[in-house]
Amino acid sequence: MPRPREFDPDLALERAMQTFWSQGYESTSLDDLCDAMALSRSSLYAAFGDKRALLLRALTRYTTKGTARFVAILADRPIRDALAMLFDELIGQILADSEHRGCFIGNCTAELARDDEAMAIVRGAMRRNEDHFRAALEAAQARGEIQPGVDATALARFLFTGLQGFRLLAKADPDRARLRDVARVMLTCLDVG
Amino acid sequence: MPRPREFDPDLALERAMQTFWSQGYESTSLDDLCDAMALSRSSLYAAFGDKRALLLRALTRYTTKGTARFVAILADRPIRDALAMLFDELIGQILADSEHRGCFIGNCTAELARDDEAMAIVRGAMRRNEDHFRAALEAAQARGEIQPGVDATALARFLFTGLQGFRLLAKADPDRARLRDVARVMLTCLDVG
DNA sequence: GAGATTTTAGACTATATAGTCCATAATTGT
DNA sequence: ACAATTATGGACTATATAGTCTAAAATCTC
Repeated sequence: MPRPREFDPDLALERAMQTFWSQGYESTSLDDLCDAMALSRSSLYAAFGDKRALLLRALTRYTTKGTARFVAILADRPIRDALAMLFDELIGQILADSEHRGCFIGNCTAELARDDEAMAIVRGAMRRNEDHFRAALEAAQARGEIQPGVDATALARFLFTGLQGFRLLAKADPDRARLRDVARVMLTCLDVG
Repeated sequence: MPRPREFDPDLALERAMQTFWSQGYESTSLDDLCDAMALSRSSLYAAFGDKRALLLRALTRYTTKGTARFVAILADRPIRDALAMLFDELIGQILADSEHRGCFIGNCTAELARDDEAMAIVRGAMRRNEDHFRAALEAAQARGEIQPGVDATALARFLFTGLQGFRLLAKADPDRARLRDVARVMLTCLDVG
């Protein structure tokens, strides 16, 4: 019956996300979005609502994919290897990103703290990631990789917080030596009884 | 000879800083600034240049005052007491701030990463603060509060990074229990040989 | 008190921006 | 093939915004 869509909504959303991630919310105009998504205004509004709705969907997409990558790295690996891998991968991405985009979640937190819906998505993602850390730490504890007395919840909160700080600092000053120092110290924190 | 200024430039700058801190750069209009600073456009432009120049001065002001507070807390105190005090003060401020403004430096990093001048100010502040941490850690090491083998530079980088993560997370989710967990684990990291 | 000089108030301009709308194109079912 | 239906292009609108400019106000020196 209807005329079919000429574009792939998922690809368009991915491109919108990349644009918001690079430029921030306020600094991204609808023209920027139409260009990046290769869409006319009509198609954009019909498919995604307005600019803010598009941002919320982009943010959700980012958190979903980020958490999935998180889970993949943490699974089936000694916790120290997993964390080392996480930091190595991150450092690689950070140094390769000439745009210094940082973490989209962190960027949204800084820019959109007064947007309750956006922050609800951010908080949800943070809590999920923290939970994955906690689960991984508890599993490691059960395997004897971490001392039994350690408070896995507190350690998970600490690790996730450190990770976000890591990405924020890297955005301002992507210096390999500094990043490696921070990653190294964070890893040693697993040894704290 | 001239007609004297009717306003206090320092107070006006402070108010501009508070406004940028609350709302971010792009979301702050010149009308917002004129209102907050109780200044007409002419006076604002004559005294501070344009909006961006005003932001750079506000950012400089924030970093200067922040670093001074930092130094005051770190001076003449056992390092563990100093860090505990730092976190306690921060948690108090965070929980009292209904606007969730977070750290202005972090906000600027997230929103203005593509502004080289702004980032130069941010990087300078970060490095200075990191240096103060390092100096305090080395002094503590000399006093025997920290084991001699510890790499003070790496630990300082880690602490400052953690602190920024702390403030970013708190902005998104100012939960007392989480903040206390993170602070506690960070403090125990001083014990890592 | 008059002239010189700077500040101030606020009107004004040019532009950018989010969002709307309508005419046309493309497709499917009958 | 034609009607029905949805997608698309892009013009259009209303508004907000950064920055400029002019005239009046306030002060100091002489």
